[in-house]
Amino acid sequence: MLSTNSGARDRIILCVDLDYFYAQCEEVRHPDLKGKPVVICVYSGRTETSGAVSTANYVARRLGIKSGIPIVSAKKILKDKSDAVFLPMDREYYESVSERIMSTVSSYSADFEQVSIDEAFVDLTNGSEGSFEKAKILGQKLKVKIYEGDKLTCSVGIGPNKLIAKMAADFKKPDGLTVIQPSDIKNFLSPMPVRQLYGIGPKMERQLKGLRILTIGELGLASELKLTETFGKNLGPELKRLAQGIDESPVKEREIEQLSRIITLKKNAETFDFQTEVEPLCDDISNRLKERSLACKNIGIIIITTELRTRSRSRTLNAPTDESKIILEECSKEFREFFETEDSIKKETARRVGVRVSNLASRNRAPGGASESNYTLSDFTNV
DNA sequence: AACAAGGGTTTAG
DNA sequence: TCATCTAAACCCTTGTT
Repeated sequence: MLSTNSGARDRIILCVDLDYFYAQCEEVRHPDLKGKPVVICVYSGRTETSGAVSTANYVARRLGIKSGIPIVSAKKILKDKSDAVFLPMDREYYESVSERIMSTVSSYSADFEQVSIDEAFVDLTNGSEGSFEKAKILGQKLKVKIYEGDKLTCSVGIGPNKLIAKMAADFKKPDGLTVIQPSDIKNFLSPMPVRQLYGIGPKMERQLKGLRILTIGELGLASELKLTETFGKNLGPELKRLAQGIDESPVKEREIEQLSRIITLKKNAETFDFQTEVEPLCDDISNRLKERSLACKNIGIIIITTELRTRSRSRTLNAPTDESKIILEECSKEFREFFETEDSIKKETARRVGVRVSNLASRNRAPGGASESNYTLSDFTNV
């Protein structure tokens, strides 16, 4: 066998990542925001300023505003900046902007995968005739088109797979374009700290530090046995492959697998009014299911406790449903069971409560992943 | 041994 | 009171076939 990559041919993948997306959307519709620190907030409604920062523009980031920090902390950091602007997140608007841009991006290849509201992959293998030079020109054209259409800048990465394309896009931001060819992978990845590898967060970084693995290069050379012991039989070997720049995952639209809504309660509670708190969540989920012609077979609840621990309960139904009333009934039972006092056991108090549905099914498609039976019309009608 | 269901953790944006 | 919201992947345990 002379060929080393029998079957799998070399690919050219492009990743596009819209820069500081929510904040940039606001700059576009309110141009006088440009140059000022702009902070996009998710207000929880507990107090006037309670909540967290969703994202911030680069003016604010340079001053130390990071996503996830409390709004109060951001206000403190920016207290001397009289021009700082705090805006509530307007998801509907950002979604409408995203929709237009994503339709432009998807026109670059039939193989398109949107991974979030502001990020997508396209497979340019055919469109570029296998040439990274041509792929780069396509990337430049895409950036121009997005800017002309919506006045938004983005960062583009091009590489032989999704992992490298994504990390290339992250390499120069904002408004960047980075091309990493197969021969560049080792020099690109090796010196980076492990934390920079997509999929490694603070917890894994800490564990790797314990194994004396600090750089992606070191991770790529690490003992597979050790990695398996530490991270499990799937994740261990996968980490090593990713560190070597190996990623065969295809660019492919994926079916949605779960829907959820969660809210912060005005006050911590051991019990609360389902009608006022949970019904709107169920209605919303029901509407989203109906929009997509989906029904769920599993209904669950999510509780974030006062100590910020996550709890969940879920149950599988006999028949799928998309009805708000049934979702509400089911999760109300689960909430009651969860909060029932069992003498010796300390009751937990909730800070946030939510509803999640999964095991989604449509009349047309088989349920995602599972080799389960397809659902029939009667499953939907006689609920 | 293989698989489903339920619950927890980690990551990303 | 500092601590949002949505979605996916993986891990482990338990129970069934």
